[in-house]
This record gives sequence, structure tokens and C-alpha cells, in this order.
Amino acid sequence: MGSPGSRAPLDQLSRRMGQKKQRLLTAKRHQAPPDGAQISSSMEPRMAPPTTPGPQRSIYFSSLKGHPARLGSEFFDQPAVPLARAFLGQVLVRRLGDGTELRGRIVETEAYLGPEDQAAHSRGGRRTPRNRGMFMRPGTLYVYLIYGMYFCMNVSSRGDGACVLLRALEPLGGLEAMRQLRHTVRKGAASRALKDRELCSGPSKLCQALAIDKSFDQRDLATDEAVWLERGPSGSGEPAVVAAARVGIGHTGEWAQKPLRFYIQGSPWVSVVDRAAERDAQAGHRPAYEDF
DNA sequence: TAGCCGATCCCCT
DNA sequence: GGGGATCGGCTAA
Repeated sequence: MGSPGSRAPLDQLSRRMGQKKQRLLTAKRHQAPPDGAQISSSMEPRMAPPTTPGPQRSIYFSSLKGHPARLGSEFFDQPAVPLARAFLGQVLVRRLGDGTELRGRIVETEAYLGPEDQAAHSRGGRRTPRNRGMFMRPGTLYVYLIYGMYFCMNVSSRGDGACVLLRALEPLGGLEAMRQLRHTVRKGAASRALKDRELCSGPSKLCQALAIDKSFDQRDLATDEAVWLERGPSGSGEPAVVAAARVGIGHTGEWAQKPLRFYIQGSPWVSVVDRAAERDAQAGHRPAYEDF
């Protein structure tokens, strides 16, 4: 975790370095787990502690003290495709150092299947220091830096080198803190205010909004104190799920076409809508992911 | 609203 | 040394 005590005021920094460098430094500092130090807890309605699930309790609920609603390691111990679908509707919770809880319902995921998947970082059985989390026990986070600027957050699933990328959340709680965290890492200090829909509608946006960075790599989502998963409300039954091609992997041949991205149909919080895939779903075509 | 394109640097080959 | 599981500003329609 970061050490919040050693920050120089930004106005001092701006005198010492060019705008671009300052922007980078600012971004990196705020990407580092701030433990909420720069988020005023007074501006954020404190979230109520997780409530007891009562009759909803299942084998998936961990018995960890203080978080009776959190999903335990059993939940993550399933293959990447069913896990990617099971994530939809569940609530990701991030607790900052000052106790502020940021919450978002997962609305979009992607499955990466492991060594045979040419779009996965573990393709061909590649095991490197960076992707070690992909090979660790189900529920382990794999957080990596992309394009030198952004982080992406994966959760390892059953199967060596298989994982699920979290792509979009519907923000439920701590929106102003999320906005501030997103604001501080965007270009230009005078950027316009972000709409709610822009807070978590992308894999790196949600990492910014939840202050998830490399320090979360290889943490266990089933046991970590600062980030966990809770079962979402099941009031309206199973959401309609769209299976579409994954995003940003155009170079991987046939694997780029496989419908391994899943999102809640009609959700305005999704990062990329695939109208063709939705038409296929409406027409009742059997989704190809059932082959996996 | 969609499409284009530059930013930026770690990681892998 | 090259590429990338992204993002956001800008422009055209």
C-alpha cells in the first residue's frame, strides 16, 4: 500500500516540471492505493457495512468476520466462461483506507481461457512474472499495466492461465469519490465533470474509479480486506446476457471472433454495445460459447 | 454519434 | 526494440 504522508503540493510540483510530466506523476500517485487519504470522507456518504444475506445465504458466502455477504473462494472455483457469466450482477466493493466503500455492480466481463486462447496473456503456456496471478488459485487478482498508462483487473478462474477480465460496473455507492479518483488521473486538471456513465464503463476506468493498481496484483478477492465481491440483489431474476466478441484483440485471428465477452443486455453502463450479437441473441441462435 | 489518432512505458521476445 | 485485453480529445457528418 502507498504511503500518503510524503506528497508535495501540486502547485509546487508544477513549478518544477512540465505539464506532461506533472500529469503523469499526478496520475501515478493517484493510481497508487491512496487509502482514501485524498478523498474527503466528509464528502462521501459512508456506506453501511455489508448486510447479512439471511435466507439468501449459500455455500458461496464466505464466513469471514465483518463481511457476511461476501462471496468466498468456492464462487471463483469454476471455469472462465461460467465464472465470467456468474460475475454479472454481483457487486464489487473497494474499501479505501479511510473506510469509504466504493461499490459497483458488475455488468460486463470477458473470459480468457488459458494456454489455447491466442488472446490471453497465458497463450501457448506463457508464464512470466507479470502474469503469475493467472496461474494462482481461483479468485486471485491479476492486475497489469497497459499502454503504459492504464491498469486492467482480472480474476483468475479454475484452469491454469484462465481468468476473467472485469470490464464495466454500474456505480452503486461512493460515486463522488469515484469521480474524484477518475478526475485526478485524466488529462488536464480542468477537465469537465464526468457523467455517472463514464465512471466505470471500461476496464481501466473502473480501475481508476476504484483506485485499483499494480499493488492489487496477486491479492485474493476471497479474503482481501480492501477489495471483495458480494452477491448482488436477485430481485428481478437472471439478467438477459449478451455474448459478444472480446474488445481490443483484433490481432489474434479466430480467437478475436469468439463470443467470450458477456454483458447485461440493455445496461447503460456497458463499455461497448454489440448490436449484431444482440440481434443474434434475440433470434435465439445458440451462442458459440457453449462450445467452450 | 462515430471514427480517427496520439499518448506512454512496461513487458516480452 | 516493438507492441499492447485503453482512453479521451478532436473532427466530420
